[in-house]
Amino acid sequence: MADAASPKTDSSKYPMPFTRIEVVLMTLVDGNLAVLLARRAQAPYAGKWALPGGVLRIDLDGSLEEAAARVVRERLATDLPDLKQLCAVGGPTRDPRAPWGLSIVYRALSLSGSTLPTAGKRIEELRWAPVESLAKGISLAFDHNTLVARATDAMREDVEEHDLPYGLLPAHFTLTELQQTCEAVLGHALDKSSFRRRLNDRDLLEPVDGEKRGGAFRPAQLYQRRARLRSLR
Amino acid sequence: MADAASPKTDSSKYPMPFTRIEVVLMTLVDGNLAVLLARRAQAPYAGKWALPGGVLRIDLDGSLEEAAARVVRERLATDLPDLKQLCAVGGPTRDPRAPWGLSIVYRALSLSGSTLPTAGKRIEELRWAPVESLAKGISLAFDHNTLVARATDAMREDVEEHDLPYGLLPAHFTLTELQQTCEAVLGHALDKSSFRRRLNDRDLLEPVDGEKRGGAFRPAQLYQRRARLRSLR
DNA sequence: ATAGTTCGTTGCACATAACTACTAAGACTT
DNA sequence: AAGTCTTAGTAGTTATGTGCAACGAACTAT
Repeated sequence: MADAASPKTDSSKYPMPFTRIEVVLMTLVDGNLAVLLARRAQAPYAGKWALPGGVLRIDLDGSLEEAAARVVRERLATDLPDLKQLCAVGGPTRDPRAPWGLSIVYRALSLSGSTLPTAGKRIEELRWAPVESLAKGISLAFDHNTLVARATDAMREDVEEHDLPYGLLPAHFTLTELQQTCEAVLGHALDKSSFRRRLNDRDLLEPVDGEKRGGAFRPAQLYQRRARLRSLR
Repeated sequence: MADAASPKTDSSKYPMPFTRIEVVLMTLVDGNLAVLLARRAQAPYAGKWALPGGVLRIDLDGSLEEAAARVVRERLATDLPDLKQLCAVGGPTRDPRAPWGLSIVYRALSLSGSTLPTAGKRIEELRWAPVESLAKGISLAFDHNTLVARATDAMREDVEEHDLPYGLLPAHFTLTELQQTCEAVLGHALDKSSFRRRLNDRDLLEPVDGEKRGGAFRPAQLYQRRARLRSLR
């Protein structure tokens, strides 16, 4: 801090940016990482696909996380865990509706194979788009292609660092399901024994005792994430 | 996106947050990672130490990065490279001067052992504080203790991922200097041969040919960072 | 029973890292 | 000029982690 010249008029002295929340909601569709897109009804970029988002409401939101949760709820009529802040972007040409646009971007995860979220208020049409199709080809409104790319990268880095995408899975899952999910996120295959060894060594999971599951053939042990001890801070 | 109900009055329809930039400027002081603090002259938190920062000026700043660069320039009378966005934090109780405060936090690096930056406009007093002393003990204004902790963590993660803190070093440096810098950031010793092998394997550096340097005893080869090929995106 | 499929584990070759020890090069002392 | 002090830089050895392949276990279907 350190600005102190002006008494208490600071908040009204300067015009403030038009501040929004954007959400990169990811899931797996047929084993491919996909993001949720919403079709824009109005200008700018009318008719184009874009990330769902909404204006920051300082009268409603107690924090940025709450704002993101509210946007998801209003737009998609769902509650989603695993919200994670990705980045903030801003500039004078970001949004034609205002002289200076600022967006705080969040990433969220949705259970793989879940149905399309209900279109909430002010949503025209929703659609899952594989991130691959966005990387090369389909162009989104604003800089949303870049944001999706950043979200995808962040997601992969997380998985590589054993910050597993539990949000894509039900609370209880088999190791094979977990592995397939990670493979889908990363975009390449993983070795079974190495994968399991890593999980074991790091105590990331704990078995859900007694329970098993299997449509056919040998049933698999179910696991759940172990409460991660981030310990001190 | 997807809000479209209102024509073009969006930017004036909702009150916007009081948006600031905060800077966690880090350097090494006597081999310890330290952050720059500025003493607050006015309320809130008058007399307390806090991170330097400033209001986002939508009339001056072409982007958040530019805003951070401007804040550093104005407050500290220096230009600094290696600006990196850390996170955004916001909420109604963040800043008593406004109903809702939003801060975009940047991390910057300053050459180790450099003198205290000149106090720029509206700065009372500056001081380097070892991050260790902040982790347990000294309490800063706002949530700045948390921000420093996050910056420190991010810094350590970067170094572990071989994203080396070049900003703390001059353009040309010896491998020993680099290693000592990394050790100071991480807070523990590193093995010399492993460290060098890693650097070599990853082609992170290139020797500055001919040049060497040494106050006494055997001179060491100087190196500089090799332009990192982030290639496609 | 037997075949078929998935689960889960083990053994081993290989790569990568940490740890120890060594040689090399210059400065200073005598 | 020789010795030694200190730091630079390199091996070589041991531990650890990963990738690959194979195997027995568990269950279904026929």
